[in-house]
Amino acid sequence: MTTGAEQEGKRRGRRPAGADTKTALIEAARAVFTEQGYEGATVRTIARRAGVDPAMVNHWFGGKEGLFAKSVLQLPIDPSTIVSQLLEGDLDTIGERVVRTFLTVWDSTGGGHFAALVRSVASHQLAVEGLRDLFLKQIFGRIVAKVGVDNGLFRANLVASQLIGMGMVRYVTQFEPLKNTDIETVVAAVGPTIQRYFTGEITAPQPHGSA
Amino acid sequence: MTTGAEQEGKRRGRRPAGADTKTALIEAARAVFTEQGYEGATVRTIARRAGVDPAMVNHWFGGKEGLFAKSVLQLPIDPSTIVSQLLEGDLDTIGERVVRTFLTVWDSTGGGHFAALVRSVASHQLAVEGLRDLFLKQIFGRIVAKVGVDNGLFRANLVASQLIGMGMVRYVTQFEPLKNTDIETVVAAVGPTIQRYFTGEITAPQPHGSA
DNA sequence: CCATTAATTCATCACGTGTTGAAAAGTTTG
DNA sequence: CAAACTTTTCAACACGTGATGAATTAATGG
Repeated sequence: MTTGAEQEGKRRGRRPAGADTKTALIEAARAVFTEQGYEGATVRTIARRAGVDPAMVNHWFGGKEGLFAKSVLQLPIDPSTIVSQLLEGDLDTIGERVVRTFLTVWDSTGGGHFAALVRSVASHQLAVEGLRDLFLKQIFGRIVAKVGVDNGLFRANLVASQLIGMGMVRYVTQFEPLKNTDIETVVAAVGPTIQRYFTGEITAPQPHGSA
Repeated sequence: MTTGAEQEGKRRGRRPAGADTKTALIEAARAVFTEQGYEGATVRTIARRAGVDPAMVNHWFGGKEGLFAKSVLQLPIDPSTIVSQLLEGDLDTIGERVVRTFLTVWDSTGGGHFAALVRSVASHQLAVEGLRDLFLKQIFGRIVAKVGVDNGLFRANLVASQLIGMGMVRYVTQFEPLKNTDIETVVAAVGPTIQRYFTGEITAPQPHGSA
């Protein structure tokens, strides 16, 4: 007890049992990447948080990059499922449903996944394309196509802007009171916006400099 | 071409004339911070881009942090002026005016300032607070206070969410077609959203878990 | 119960970082 | 023109990074 060298947690070799190092590393990585971004997060910090040796990152994931891919870029949703669920209900209430689903999905992990994704956009071009692909092509692009209105891509852009902004404010910058506002309250406030972007009157986009 | 040692651009001592090193560094810094984020950007990269020696960063700005403050955190706007201008017109069209002003201000630097701010949010807690202070307290908070509606802070949050999201999509992830859409077209599409957040009916926020 | 395999730790490597101090060369001042 | 000052380059430092390989210990299988 005097020097602490007798603590058994530091002995060498294989650990007694179970002790799922892989999972512990993924969870610690998600937390640290979320707080620090890709460059700011260090392998040593992640390993310390997970209570294991930094070398385990290489052993299990082949390096920092691999751990990043298996933690942050692993989304908590299946886009196809989400889209077909959203398209089942009435078209007049799709705005509300989209907002409710968006918040439910990202709230389920405490916003960590969303924040991590946005934070990694900073230093990783890979993440930018991931975000674009996820929101535009796989989700809102598909919905707009099914709904069958004009200016589909422009509408998808508008929807993405409001929802990404909502995620920024709720999960990343964490403004009060939106950070802790009940989902249904937000649905009532933002739902009509999304509804209008989907089915309301939207004039066609003009390229720059034709005002 | 063999050794390249004869190029005169590498001579020591004070440069011939003018050669505004400070400005060159600030501009290079803004570009590199925008592309790489705070941690990802290195002093050496910035200096090379500006065509000067890395040591100049310390000489003129006292270090990387100082250069960051003088480039990225130096906003292209004066909040007070903006706010009083926005409050001059009719209250029924404040939504349009806010969107138009937002886009005009950030477009003026090609979106670089906004992207840099968001990118630095990733690794810099300082930038998070800067963003929160700028949008909530200094701009939308003041407007909401002057307008004098209920749930002021909640409304300010909603406005911020839509505009920050617009900036994300237009300047950071650069989705098409929003990236290149004419300002007035965007005003027509998003103006009503902001108008409703300011003066429409918005139910009061409920804390989590009371659905 | 011994040999093999898997999991973990440790010491260390090569490298890139931000920063520093001294030397060199131009500019300004008397 | 010479002294003082300012601007710039260069070499180097101390440090932290991600990664590697050998040593060590537990689990496993015949």
